[in-house]
Amino acid sequence: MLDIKNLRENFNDIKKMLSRRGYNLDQDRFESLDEKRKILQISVENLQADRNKLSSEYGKLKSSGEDVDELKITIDKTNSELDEKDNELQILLKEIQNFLLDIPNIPDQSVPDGKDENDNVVIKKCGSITATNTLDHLEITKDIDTDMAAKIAGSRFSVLKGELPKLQRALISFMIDNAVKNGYEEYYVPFMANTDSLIGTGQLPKFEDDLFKTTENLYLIPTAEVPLTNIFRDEFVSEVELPIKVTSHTPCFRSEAGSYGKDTRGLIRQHQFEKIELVQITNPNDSMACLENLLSNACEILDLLELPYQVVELCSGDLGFSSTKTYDIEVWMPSQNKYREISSCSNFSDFQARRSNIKFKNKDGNHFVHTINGSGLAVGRCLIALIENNFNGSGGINIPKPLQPYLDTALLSVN
RNA sequence: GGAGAGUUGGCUGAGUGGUCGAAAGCGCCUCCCUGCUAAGGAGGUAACUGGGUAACUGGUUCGAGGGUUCGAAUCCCUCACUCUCCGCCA
Repeated sequence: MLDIKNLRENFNDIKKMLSRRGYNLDQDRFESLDEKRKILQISVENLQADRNKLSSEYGKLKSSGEDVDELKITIDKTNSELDEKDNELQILLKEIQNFLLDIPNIPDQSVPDGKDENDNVVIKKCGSITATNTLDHLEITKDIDTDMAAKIAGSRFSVLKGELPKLQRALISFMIDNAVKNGYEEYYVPFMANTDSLIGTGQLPKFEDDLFKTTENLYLIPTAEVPLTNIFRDEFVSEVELPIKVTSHTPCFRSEAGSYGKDTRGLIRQHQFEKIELVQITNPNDSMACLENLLSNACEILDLLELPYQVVELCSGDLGFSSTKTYDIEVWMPSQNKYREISSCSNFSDFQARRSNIKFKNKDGNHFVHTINGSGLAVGRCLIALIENNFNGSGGINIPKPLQPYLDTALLSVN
């Protein structure tokens, strides 16, 4: 959510910056809403002040035994006028709130101009593509069983069998251990979240269709970003402790409502997948440096696993709703002969902090923190990348050195 | 699932119809004293928000939402959450 004061004062600048990401900020609507608000609010608050004064007068008269009938008539008149105006104001405020909740974050100045993913900029390529294999993960191993999953739950799920559940656990432990080594505190968190939490991180109200909702009015989390960030909702954090770094491994649940027919084969796009999330709560002064730090923490995993990848900076038109700057990390998928997203690292500036009310105090006053997060990494996609890049051509997956202690082997057999 | 107790500022905690945005303590900030340290003294310190160039000044908020009342932290109703006991359970 943007700062309404900032919006009043710098409307044209903000409108221009938002147009970079293809968002049209409706000036007439905002100005007419805000103008009406100002007039109504002044009259409501004046009436409230009147009522407060009259009521205390009433109390004094009453306690000294004087006649209050005449005053009562004035009070009743004031109150009924107040009721009417206040109702109007509440409706108007709700409209303004909805208007604000709908506005995406402002792209950082450093973000390159562009319309869609074709204008994203590759800023780094790491590792060398050595795989000669062109089989995809379902062809390499029958241990990823989508038929079995379909019987249990339907499409876009999978069952892992054989050595693969263990390989997945190894990846999870490896990633968490690495995050902890880099100063992140590990949390185990709820896999469901309430409405306030999801508004806080920006999934609601706009993207409800992407979420699974339970009958208890809870949502399955689409990412651990939601619980991890909401740990701090409505809290003052201590300035000296910034940046606060937290991590968690969770399953993630996404309805994938908008992607029918897309990536239907294999593990790429599932309703449920495992992910390690990295979150930093930072001082606004150094949030960009923290983003670089978090990005390097995520890249380190792929470096250690010796998987080839590239880092892409998203252009203004491809930025997510809440983000001011985003790097995607894309890992090489031999079967698709291209790089596929395995992590998205974003600086949300004060956008989420404002929605979730996360602040710190210092002698200049109270300030919203900046929030940064990214996957470190998406485990399912990492599993595929490992299988496809490290397939030895005859039922074996070569296990990179740092992962070997978790599996007690350098070569994992698959069926 | 049943019974009871609770939810107040950054934190602990008092407050049962107007003088309460709220005692006290802790924390924090400024200053003083002590040559350092420890301790002590004085003052300040809730959040959000409107109007105003400003000085300043108004409003809202005591878990959430309704209600009673001229007036609600305080009384009533509904809901959420926390704690205790019972039941059930991995």
